[in-house]
Amino acid sequence: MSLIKLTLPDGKALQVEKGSTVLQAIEKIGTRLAQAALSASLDGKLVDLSTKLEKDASFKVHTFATIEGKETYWHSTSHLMAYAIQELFPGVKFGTGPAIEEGFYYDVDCSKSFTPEDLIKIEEKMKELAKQNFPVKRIEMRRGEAIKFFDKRNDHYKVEILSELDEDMVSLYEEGKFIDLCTGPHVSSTGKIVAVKLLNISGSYWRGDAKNKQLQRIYGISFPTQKELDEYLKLREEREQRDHRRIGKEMKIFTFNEDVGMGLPLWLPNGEQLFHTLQEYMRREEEMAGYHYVRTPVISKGKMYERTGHIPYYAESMYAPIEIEGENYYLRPMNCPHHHAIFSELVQSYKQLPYRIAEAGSVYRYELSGTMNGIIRTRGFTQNDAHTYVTMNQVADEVVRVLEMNMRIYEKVGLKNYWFRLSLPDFEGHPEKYSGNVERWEAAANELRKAAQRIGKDFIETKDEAAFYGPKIDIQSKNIRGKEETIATVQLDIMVPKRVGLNYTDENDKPAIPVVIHRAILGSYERFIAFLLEQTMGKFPTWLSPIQVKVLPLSEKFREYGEKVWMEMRKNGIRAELDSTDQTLNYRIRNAQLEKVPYMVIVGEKEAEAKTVSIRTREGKQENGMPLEKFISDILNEIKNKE
RNA sequence: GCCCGUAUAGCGAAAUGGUAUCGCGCCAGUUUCGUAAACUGGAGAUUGAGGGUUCAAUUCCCUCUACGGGCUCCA
Repeated sequence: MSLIKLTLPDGKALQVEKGSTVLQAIEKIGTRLAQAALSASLDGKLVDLSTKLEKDASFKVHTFATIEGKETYWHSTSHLMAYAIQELFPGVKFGTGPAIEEGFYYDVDCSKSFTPEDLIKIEEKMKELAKQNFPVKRIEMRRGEAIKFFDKRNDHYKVEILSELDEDMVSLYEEGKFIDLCTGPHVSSTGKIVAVKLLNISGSYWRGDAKNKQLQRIYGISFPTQKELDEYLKLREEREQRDHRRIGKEMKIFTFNEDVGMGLPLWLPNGEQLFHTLQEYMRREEEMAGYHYVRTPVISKGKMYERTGHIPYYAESMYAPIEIEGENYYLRPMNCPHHHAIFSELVQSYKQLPYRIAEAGSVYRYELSGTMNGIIRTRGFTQNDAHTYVTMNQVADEVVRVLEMNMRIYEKVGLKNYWFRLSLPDFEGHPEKYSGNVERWEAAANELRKAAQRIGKDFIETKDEAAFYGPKIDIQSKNIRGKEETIATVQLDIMVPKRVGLNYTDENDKPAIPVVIHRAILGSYERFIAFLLEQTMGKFPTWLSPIQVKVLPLSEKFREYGEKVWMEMRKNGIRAELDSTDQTLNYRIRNAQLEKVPYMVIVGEKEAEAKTVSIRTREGKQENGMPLEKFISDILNEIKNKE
């Protein structure tokens, strides 16, 4: 067994056996330091003992490159940044400054608005302070003392945090002339922080509440070496390449126009082709699963939304009503009430349940201007919507069917990065957001949990994310900047059916109220296409590609044969285009490649004579001299099977 | 909605208190090509909209609109 020598923040050396457990390490460190859950250094590399404490996993030495070290390192960097800001802008007050998934931020209350130039100044100051290599010291004191301490400094944000804590003892961290309230842990000295980049400034409300003062949030990231920082910045740039707005523009999928208005996308021919193909595909899948497609208007009377209970919750985010003949009409923000009306018209008996109504329904929501994001968040969009009317006993089965459909369809279209989230209410924190009684909500949540467990895929549970009328299972993903977004949702509605008077006759000849499952496999077509663009870089499977084949005659001489090949494919329903422009073959291949066309068909002398085609795929594979009929039947097969 | 920032030809960028440069694309001519950019020439801009300061504004200031990064929100 080899021994590892660690240097603790207080300067003492510690020797542990490689592979020894955390408990053994703690014994050596001593309780006082163990409580502090400190990081240590090994040959100058950062080692974090803290996150291993809880799990009692095998004690392993890891550098910052492993996940365990990051949080501490970034958190310490945020302290260093606060120190630099304090030096440059005396009198500033600090909110909170945690490590986040990528980097850190600190919320700062400062009368001056920070500019990008200020960030550079702060960065420089940070480097200077890091070089001075101040030890980072932990100070423990009674909560009352700490309140007095921060009160004297007019640090009212810290006082506010402290006065809400339950603990008797609290800890402060000191480095140079900077002291902050913090549970730690931290790196042992400021010199550990080497490469820092402050990324951006934004506003953020104190304690995340729009009623409170808005502070300035500065985001940044740091690494133990410049090389790692450079690599990270490069990665960020690469991610920008995947931005759906960028790909959507390059591939001519959608655009926005100032005169049309914010959040109202215009679908270009390629985009409409994609949209339409997806919609047709979904309709086929849903009809196979027993859904009935309907068509309903995008506008209806305000009365409808009063009855459903949406008005008190969402009036502000609905487009203002249009008054006609003394009646207020709203652009619809959702399709549910229309579908409920159809249910009432068609369903009387429990024997008809589950009854499934589907529609590619256009809805309009007056979302806050600052929340718009390409086609991920728009004001007008088309939901891949359906409502299933079931008895409480049928809920779990039906939800399982829906989730299975989700997974199958995502597989087909090539969407891979997603996970399930069971979204529950928070009756303690925000009871006003949810209607109905707790027991009923719990019963509903149990049904959803049962269904999610039956699927066998991991899911997480989150409080305070439910709809006002019931719990739901959301399908979550991340956009290119790492921000979590909801792709799709399966919602259990335990309130509205009763409110709007939905009923059927049960097996005992008694009136009964159905439960409604609101589900949208693709969520909205707009958002879904955005995620597809980001996750596939626009390289859609052939059946989805707006242009499936580009025919490229080698030169003018073979144009005629090229046209024949092209027409033959169009006749067979293949979305083929002919590019016989006066350009070199290389040039036209490059163009087709940039357009992400799955197949290029090259025809020259050999092909024209033998009635064959030469194929180049998007991935660069070549196959020469394939009979035209074979290529057509192969591609049709591929499209049919959606491989 | 709030905080910060951005807006120059179809697209991506450059420059300047004295009306704008480059690349791609577009058009014309030459070239007729075997798997990711042939060559030459040309046209194209009331510098997002409105107002103000100034002899003079694309540049400085204000308002609006749209876009970007966050916060809040997301039925």
